[in-house]
Amino acid sequence: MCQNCKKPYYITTAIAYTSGKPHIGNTYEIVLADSIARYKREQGYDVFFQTGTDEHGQKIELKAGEAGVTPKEFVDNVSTEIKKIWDLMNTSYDKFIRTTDEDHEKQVQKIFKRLYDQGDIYKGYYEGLYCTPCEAFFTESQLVDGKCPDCGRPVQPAKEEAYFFRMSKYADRLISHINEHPEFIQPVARKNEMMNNFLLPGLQDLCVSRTSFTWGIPVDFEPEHVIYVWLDALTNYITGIGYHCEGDSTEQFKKYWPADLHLIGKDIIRFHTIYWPIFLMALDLPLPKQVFGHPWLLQGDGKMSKSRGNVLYADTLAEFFGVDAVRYFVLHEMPFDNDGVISWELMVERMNSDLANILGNLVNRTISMTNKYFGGTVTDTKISEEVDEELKAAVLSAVKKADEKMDKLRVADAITEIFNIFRRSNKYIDETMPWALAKDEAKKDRLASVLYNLTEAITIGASLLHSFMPETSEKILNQLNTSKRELKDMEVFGLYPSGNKVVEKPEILFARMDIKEVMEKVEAMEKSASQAASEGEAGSADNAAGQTETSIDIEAKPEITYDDFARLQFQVGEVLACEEVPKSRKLLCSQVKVGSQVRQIVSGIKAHYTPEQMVGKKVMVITNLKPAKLAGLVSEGMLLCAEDENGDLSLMTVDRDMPAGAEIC
RNA sequence: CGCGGGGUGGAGCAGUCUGGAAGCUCGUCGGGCUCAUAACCCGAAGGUCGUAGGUUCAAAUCCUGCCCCCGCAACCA
Repeated sequence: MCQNCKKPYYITTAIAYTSGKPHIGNTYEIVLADSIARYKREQGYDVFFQTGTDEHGQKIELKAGEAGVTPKEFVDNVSTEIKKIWDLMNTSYDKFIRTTDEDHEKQVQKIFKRLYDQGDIYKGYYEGLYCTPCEAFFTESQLVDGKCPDCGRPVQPAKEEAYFFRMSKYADRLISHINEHPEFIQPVARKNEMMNNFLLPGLQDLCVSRTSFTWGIPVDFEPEHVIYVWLDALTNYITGIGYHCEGDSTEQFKKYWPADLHLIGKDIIRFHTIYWPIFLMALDLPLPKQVFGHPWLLQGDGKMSKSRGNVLYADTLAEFFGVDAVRYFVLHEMPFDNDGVISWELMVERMNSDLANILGNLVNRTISMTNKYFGGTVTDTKISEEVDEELKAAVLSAVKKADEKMDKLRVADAITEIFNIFRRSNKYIDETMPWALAKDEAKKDRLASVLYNLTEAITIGASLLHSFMPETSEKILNQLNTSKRELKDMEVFGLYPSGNKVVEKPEILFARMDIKEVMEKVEAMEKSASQAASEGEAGSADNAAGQTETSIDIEAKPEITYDDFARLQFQVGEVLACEEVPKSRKLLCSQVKVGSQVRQIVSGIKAHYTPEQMVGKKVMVITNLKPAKLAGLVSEGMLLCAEDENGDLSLMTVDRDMPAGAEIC
């Protein structure tokens, strides 16, 4: 098909926020998008696949400050790292946009100006109660006793200038669009959520500028204002392909907009199905055809979090299993609309049973037999039997089913269909028993046909696999000495060229792994990582020689002076009474004797201590902490605890008996 | 009554919108085979589909109450 008659297909991922290295969950999105993009190309679409990084905002400004670099230097680093991982994962994006790209920034400013000029954006005020020392606004309901919930000081009514987008103006149009296009929000369950929670109750105007930080795109006609996140981030989908706000957009834009698919995490569906369409309406542009909010990839043993140091990264996993195995895993383990789970154990299981046993071994045994019986030559002697038809039917129907699944974006199911080809092929080997045929010279032609059918089935399966596991697909096809079968040529069985020769020695595609060995390596790796992290810190590391005491490292805080320390007052407190705070999940309320007074202290330790266990304990209390209100109860101080990487707590108590009120210094 | 997700054989999940014989992968047990990466193929055991009611000829699926788990949020001082 000529390039110009191909139908365009524009797919995007969300742009990744450059506050840190992306974990395996972030990586899932780009791999998912990549497999869809690749499949659409197979189907003959002229695909444009865009991804990139979202690089503005206060959080980045702060992180850069902590790291002692400029925000730009910071995001340059992180963006490069993200791109490296996307490349490592062999993703075939056509454009990697950065919100710090000059042309993006320029267009965002123009868009802002235009929306302002046409009255969609107006200047208003953030109104609320302001706590000057905390530099923060609060609503009436957030206040504690009419005072600042953060510091307890009085607040004053105040307002701050900000620009707002008039969302309400377009709400009705959006509601009818969503109703008329049931496929717009995927999965459908999300549609009702958006309707009932946001659209139908009435849309709030959206604040689209900030003055509290500077790392962002300035409003060109009032540079103290920085354009706030969504107007900046979402517009990447149009600026990346050459949208020009005033006048002529590029040919590319005209060709690819509206996007066919925005692939995003389920957490940002709201922004993509409400604010983004409304921005587009205001710009008089057509809306994207579909927004798909994919589920999350969670880690098996609890939540993935950086502070716990148990985050899985794509590059680490790829080192262990290889890129394609990781791609297979994230794609296959994600059901359509439920969160998926990842763990080392599950990875190893999939690796062994699906990749090594079913696929790798099938290729291996087929090639081995071809060499053993026919010196590597595959010949279609067309001696067919009943079972052959079953194999062919299974293969051809899998092709069709996989295609149907892909149309519905059910990538995991499509992969399952492809693997059914390999499963069926293994079964076919048992049914035909080539080794038995080989013993009978008269059945040599039948044997040739059996191996031909296997080779053909694998060729089709491997070709289909290309969108999901590109390298593996190529490796298999190379070993079979053939090239990728086009999707349109998969309606018939038997196109593998008869007389072709496969490689002499099959290469192992996926080696089986031993879960114990893997876990040992993982532990060793984690240990060396934490050692590397603690290097440079004053070390009384191994005091008890040879003891493998487990230890954890936490992020170091800046050095303080003795005077800083001396401002804190710690005392021994005796818990006289303790009860659970009703309706709270985590809180216990203790009456603690400190010297001659009894203080009420509320602590988030319900999960770790029962009230009975608390009573009678002599604990370490910080006593000059400003009182605060928790769940409606005043807390006058804080009980100090040690916390491990699992979030388990242990109260600090005194080693020898000390009277309540004794100073800890 | 904060918001949301979930509870289906030992493990991980599909099926729930659009009621109609409880399915997949792994594991376990038994068998087969020997071309292959101790792999592959066949068979079996194992589930009152969280629980109590309701609607229906028929409920994992629709309705109601309750219990438990997990995110987020609040209250991790």
